[in-house]
Amino acid sequence: MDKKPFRPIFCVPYKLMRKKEKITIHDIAMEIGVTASTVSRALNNHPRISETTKKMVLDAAKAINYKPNRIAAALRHGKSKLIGIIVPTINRNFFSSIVRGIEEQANALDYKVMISQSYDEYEKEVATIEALLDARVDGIMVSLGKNTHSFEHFNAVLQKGIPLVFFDRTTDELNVNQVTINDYLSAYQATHHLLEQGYRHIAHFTSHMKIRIYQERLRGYKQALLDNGINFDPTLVVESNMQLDGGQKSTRQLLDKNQGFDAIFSASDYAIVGALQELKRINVKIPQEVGLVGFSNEPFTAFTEPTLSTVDQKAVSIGKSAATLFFEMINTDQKNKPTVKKVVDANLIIRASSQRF
Amino acid sequence: MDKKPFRPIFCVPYKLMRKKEKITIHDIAMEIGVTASTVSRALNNHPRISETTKKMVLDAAKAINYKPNRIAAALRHGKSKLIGIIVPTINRNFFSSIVRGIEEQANALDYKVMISQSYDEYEKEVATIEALLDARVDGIMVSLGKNTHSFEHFNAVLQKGIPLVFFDRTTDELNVNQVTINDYLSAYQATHHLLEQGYRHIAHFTSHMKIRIYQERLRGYKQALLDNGINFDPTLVVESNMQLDGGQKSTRQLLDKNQGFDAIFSASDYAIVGALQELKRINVKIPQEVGLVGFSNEPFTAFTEPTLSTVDQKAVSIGKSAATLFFEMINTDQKNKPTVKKVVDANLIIRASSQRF
DNA sequence: TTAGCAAATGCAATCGATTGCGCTAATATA
DNA sequence: TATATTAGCGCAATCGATTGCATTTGCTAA
Repeated sequence: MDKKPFRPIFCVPYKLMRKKEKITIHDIAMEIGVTASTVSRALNNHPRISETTKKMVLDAAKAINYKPNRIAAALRHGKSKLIGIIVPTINRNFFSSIVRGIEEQANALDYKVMISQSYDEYEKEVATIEALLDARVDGIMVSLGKNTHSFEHFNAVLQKGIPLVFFDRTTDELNVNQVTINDYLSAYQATHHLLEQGYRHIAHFTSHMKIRIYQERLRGYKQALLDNGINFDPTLVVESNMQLDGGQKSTRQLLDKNQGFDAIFSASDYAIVGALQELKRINVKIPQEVGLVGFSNEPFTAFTEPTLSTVDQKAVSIGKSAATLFFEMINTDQKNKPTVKKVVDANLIIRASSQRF
Repeated sequence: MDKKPFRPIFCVPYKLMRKKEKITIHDIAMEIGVTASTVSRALNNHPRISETTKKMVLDAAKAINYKPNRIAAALRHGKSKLIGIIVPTINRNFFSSIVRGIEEQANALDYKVMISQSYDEYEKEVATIEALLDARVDGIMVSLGKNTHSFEHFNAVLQKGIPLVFFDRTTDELNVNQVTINDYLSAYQATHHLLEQGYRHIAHFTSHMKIRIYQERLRGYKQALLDNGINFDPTLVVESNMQLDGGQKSTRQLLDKNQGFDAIFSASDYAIVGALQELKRINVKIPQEVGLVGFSNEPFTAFTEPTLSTVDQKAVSIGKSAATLFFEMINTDQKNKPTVKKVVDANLIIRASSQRF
């Protein structure tokens, strides 16, 4: 018969005894001869546990490589320490930078982040809200999709008392805490800049008027015209999907209608690139004949020929503000609190596409 | 004394009795007069529960708006139904498309996805792995960061038997299932294309040789030269960070060294844009004097002047393949299974920057 | 010496879902 | 008719951490 391997009788270090089963507070408890309650309290730095015991627990925990099971904790006190983020698409410098800002704050507070994309589809947004609720997130941060014109799906969130924060793409139809940039001011400055450069017939590319940012950008554009004694011409405002092809279409539309225009201020960088392409195609000189300003400071705006003026939205700031606001909600009773609307200032970045002088 | 509020004795519909506390299987059980066990089994379609009961349970669940608590379930069977994804940065069309591919498959199987960015920082990657383990994800999918030259942090994952899949940016130092594109072939085709267009002194922009994709792209480039009777010239290979500035620097480097070159095949779109800018700055004609081909088909490559040839990596395919591979691992015993390495073919997209004829 | 008190820890229930085992009643087989 | 079998469901333990309340121990004050 096989000889059994030598097995010492005396106490074997715990670490060596176990194979690789999961290690719980009970193991720590057994190790140092207390109960799981004490271990739990020690790990949570409960005042009624002696310093001696705490040290023993901490040492033992480290020794046997204990990792808390946050699922068990989540079940117990009903908090998952997860927060859900919904953005139209993460494939945008602006949004991914916001997410980064949020992530950093969240991780510092021991929260994990679940990122979801709505792809600007209403149905996907609804489904995602449901999925996040399903995953029992402790709170949700959203930038609305372009096609979201109904907001009932947020009622479930509100009713459950789950903290909800909107950032950038928000709505006034819902009374929700939010962080946005000063779209009005940025648009005003962009338009004002074009006027300063001597452009007089400035077109504006915009999107769905249901979305606050587009309303605001239009408002800033109009006000800048007004303040400079220029008549607002509604035929110079073109609505599109704000993608590359949308910008191309809008430009052709302006050209076809023989609308005299010498500049375009677009509420999106993608659309302004579309405009740039169309105009170059027919040999319009940028910025001599037509000036262009976009919005978002997407990286590619520095790659085009000529480089594009745009508005930098300070995404990381927005992310941080939104996260700060969010964690205030998490940590304090939200009843009877007024809705908070933070506004972050943006930066106009002047590049070649709008500089005649 | 206060009069107690009127409380009817007769049966009140459950829905109206409760306020808004959480609804559990016990509530369903009480509603239809069975135990929680039965409800649980009914909901999970257990064969030993009669169809009648199942229907009653399902109806009651719907009626009182029951939502399963996946945290409790997770605790019970030790599976969180969460999968972690780590990418260098989500702010890239390629990666966000991959993520989309993964997400779609995951959601279909009732898994949630946690996306994290390593920002190409080794420390952040290590921390993220730990965070995901901490969150008790059921599996992890990773595209390695550029600065990751040590892989011990994956051992914890492997040892716990948690499914791990690498995609795109992988390594051979670890025996892990992976999905990549055919970098070798793509590079070969790109170089071959440049040769066909009559370019003879083709430079190559690359990055850390520790990363498999860069090795492979270099290999493809070399082989194409060889097969066409061109001598490989190591001084034409420049290593950089593969960002815009890296591409600029590499280009200046080639120019300064007075290296005669008439084309560049870059392993990154960002770097090729940098090259484009530098060359245009000194009035080099593209593609007449120098031909350019990038890699990744980032959207902006279609926006530049001239538009850039590049390699489309079919990100969604990669995402889907990776997810498929991953869920095979989740669902089957991985012991004694050989390592799987899937390779997806890519597409060379020929645009203006490399077309002389 | 003893009630009184505080500090330190243990006991046991709890969070919600799952599941092995056991029980009952009905149907089948001998 | 008596025993097997099976369908259908309940009981109670379990996952790991937390926490209100009870208990123990040591010490102080009366």
